Amino acid sequence: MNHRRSTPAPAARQSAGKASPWASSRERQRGHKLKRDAVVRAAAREFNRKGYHNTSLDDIAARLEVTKPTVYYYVTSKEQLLFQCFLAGVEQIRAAFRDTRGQQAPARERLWAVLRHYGEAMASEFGWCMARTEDQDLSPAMSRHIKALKSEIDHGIRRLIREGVQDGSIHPCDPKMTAFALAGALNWIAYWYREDQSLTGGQIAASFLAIFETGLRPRGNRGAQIARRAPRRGARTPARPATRRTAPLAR
Amino acid sequence: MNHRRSTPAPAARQSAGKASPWASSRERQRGHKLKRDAVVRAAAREFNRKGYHNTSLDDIAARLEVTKPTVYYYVTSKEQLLFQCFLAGVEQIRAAFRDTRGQQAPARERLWAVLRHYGEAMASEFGWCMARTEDQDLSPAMSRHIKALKSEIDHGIRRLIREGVQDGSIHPCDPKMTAFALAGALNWIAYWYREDQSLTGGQIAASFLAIFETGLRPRGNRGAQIARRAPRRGARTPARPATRRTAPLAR
DNA sequence: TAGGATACCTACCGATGAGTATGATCCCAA
DNA sequence: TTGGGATCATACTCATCGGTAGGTATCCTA
Repeated sequence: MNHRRSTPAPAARQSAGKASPWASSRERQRGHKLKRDAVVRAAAREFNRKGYHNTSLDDIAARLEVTKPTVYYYVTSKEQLLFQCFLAGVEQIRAAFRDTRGQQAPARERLWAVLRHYGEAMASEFGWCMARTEDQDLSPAMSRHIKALKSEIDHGIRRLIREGVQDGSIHPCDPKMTAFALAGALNWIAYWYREDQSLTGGQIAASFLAIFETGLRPRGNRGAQIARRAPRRGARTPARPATRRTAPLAR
Repeated sequence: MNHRRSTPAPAARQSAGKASPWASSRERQRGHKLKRDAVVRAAAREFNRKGYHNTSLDDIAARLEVTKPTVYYYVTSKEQLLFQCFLAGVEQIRAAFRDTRGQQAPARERLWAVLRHYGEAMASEFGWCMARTEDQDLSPAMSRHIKALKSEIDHGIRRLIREGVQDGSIHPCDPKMTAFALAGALNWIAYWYREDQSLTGGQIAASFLAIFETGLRPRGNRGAQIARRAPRRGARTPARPATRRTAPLAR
């Protein structure tokens, strides 16, 4: 049980050139934050694998080769750990929104850019925590906090949809229902995606968005539009389905 | 704590005319099944409200105004209770598949019919159990069983998509990814739908399917196609969004 | 080199909740 | 009326797990 010195000082001795006073203190802080992040990431991976309730803090600690009190040294509660995982994922999506702000492209393209990052976030190790966290597991205060963040993203999507309908880049539709459908499809990635998958989150998102863009009813006469289904960002068309046995309803 | 005789004999004395031998025995059986179903439904509702892990069997028992051993009299374990809820929901979807078998309509219409029932099932009290059950909560055997059922549904959807592409009623697409997108959007209903909602599950499903059918990229010249978004089965167009504050990421 | 902060451990507590042992009560059939 | 099955309650067991108490080793600063 003595893993004591197996992880002596993970990755801290790099900026050793600056020998100012408090340097070591700052380095210590850096090390602290690094370790804390490692705790959060380990938790996210365990939650992802086994679910929140089936993951004990002993599990997380074991994964890091430390003991439970060590985890508590970096985090105040299991709930807060879940919250941190949630935040880490949501931050990727919020960043995507910030990126598009100020762009001049049609709203549909801006929306697509956001949703591609959205899909990537869902396929990341934090996807589970974002999509599958039950707010019944959380204290009322934290539940409110998370709901607010979710609502912010939701309304960001709806706004882009409305703008798209106005600028003509999106077919007239109900923004709320459309946002639900888009987010639902993308959130579901967190249910079936695992890292050994052959497609990246971005590729999956691009594939989904192509479906949403074209629709399933056959388009008029020019069949060449099928080619449009290929994603933009250099991701090759995922026409070749992965071999893994997954079902939409399955994890 | 003594609710003993508050539910004396729920709903059994109906076929009292037939005084055959074993009649009371059969009636007893009927009563047993009725009570058992009531237990399953109560469990589904509690799981739906608070999640599987936050629902104790004492909660379910209290809801039925009985005690825990009574629940165990009708069910062998909590896991089995969850499984029964899952089955009840899935059965609705399988019935939808059976209904379409033998129909002559284009595959897209058959698919749409199935998915409308799918959406209804997701909005039902069993939606949570179908969509949100983590198979890590289940024993390996039961997990396999559930996965098989999910896979059956998944492949049914994929097959209809393939048929649609072949008969020309569906725009060429990757069946696997399309099935994921469709199922994801519909499964997500179980996350945000509550019974007090102004829309029925069928209406929501119809609204989603309209989006999937038309696509978000503007269609050619005739703008009248917007009217097509209205669902078929007498459900009025859900253009008026419900007032509830829900976010796609939120429950 | 003392003193304090940092980082981590061993060993525990307390609550929760799944599942059960045991027995009481009621109804039906012989 | 008597026995047996069906139904349900009281009162437990037992394992798990979140969280803590209290102590120890290490390193930095003064």
